Amino acid sequence: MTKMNRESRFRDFLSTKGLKYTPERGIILSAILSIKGHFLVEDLYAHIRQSEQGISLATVYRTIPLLLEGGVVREVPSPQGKVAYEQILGNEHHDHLLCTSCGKVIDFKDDLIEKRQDAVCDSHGFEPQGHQMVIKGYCRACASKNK
Amino acid sequence: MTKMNRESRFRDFLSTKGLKYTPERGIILSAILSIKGHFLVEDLYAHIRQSEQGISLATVYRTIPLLLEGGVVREVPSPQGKVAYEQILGNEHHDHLLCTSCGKVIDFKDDLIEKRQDAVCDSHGFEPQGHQMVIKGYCRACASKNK
DNA sequence: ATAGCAATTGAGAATCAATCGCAATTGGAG
DNA sequence: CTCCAATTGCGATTGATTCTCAATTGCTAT
Ligand SMILES: [Mn+2]
Ligand SMILES: [Mn+2]
Ligand SMILES: [Zn+2]
Ligand SMILES: [Zn+2]
Repeated sequence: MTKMNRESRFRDFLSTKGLKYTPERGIILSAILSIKGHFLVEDLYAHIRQSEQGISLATVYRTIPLLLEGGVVREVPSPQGKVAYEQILGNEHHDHLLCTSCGKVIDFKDDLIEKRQDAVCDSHGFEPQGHQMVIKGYCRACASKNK
Repeated sequence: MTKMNRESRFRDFLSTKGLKYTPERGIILSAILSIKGHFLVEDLYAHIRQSEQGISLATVYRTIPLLLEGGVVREVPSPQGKVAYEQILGNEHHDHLLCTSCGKVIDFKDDLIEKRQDAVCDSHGFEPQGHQMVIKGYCRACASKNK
């Protein structure tokens, strides 16, 4: 999927909702595509600023709901209280182990769990859009250290 | 488990950490025991105020980490961005379906998922303390409405 | 009991992410 | 090209949570 391609997808999404594809939204989208891995709003804004193109922080905040709804990014759990995001394309879904001692984050994916989640949704007539699962505890290093 | 019993447990927990069991902490603990189900900090504070005993909101905030660490309450996902809690005793662990349209929260528990979670932790040498899992989507009512 | 001291508290100030208000601008359908 | 709803910047504002600090108080060791 090329960058142009993603832009036109986002453009289409906006168009469908009667919204405009503005230069600011283009800049934000480009910044996101240039970030690999998790990022906070402040990270995103830093990327935008250093790319010489200055736009308002308020605009970044206003754009995030569109990026979520447009399927450009998803929320991911973060060690602190802040909300983190990652671009969806190129980042396969996964869940997290979070060490409460050292802050380490371990990604994992378990197909059986994913299947059961769907089954649970079915049994409740619930139409899932996505999920987040975080297991907190001690990583191997911290567990042995505490012993 | 009686109320007295829970108080002395909390008292022991504090003692072990060189902390004091103050009247304020007693009031907060009582208020929590009187709430069944999820609650926000503002809910807790409202309970405390209406029980004629006035303590500072700052004290409530300062006490929450102790309640978490002492195993009195746990965090639960909440519809908005706010953090919600529930007392652990009498509330068996469960996970949640969260309707992004109407805010409805549906509890569920799936033993197979719980088992697999443990297996995943094992395979990473991870020592779990607890977990949270939220599936966001549309509840039955909202799903049919949107169709 | 009593003394001593670290822990705790209240009240308000301070933070800080996120949202808002509004006047000026602009994308894009027709 | 016109026109208008959508958008933006920027400063003000909100709202939850944390912090400051002087005054208090629980607890442990005499
Ligand atoms: Mn998953
Ligand atoms: Mn569970
Ligand atoms: Zn660790
Ligand atoms: Zn619903």
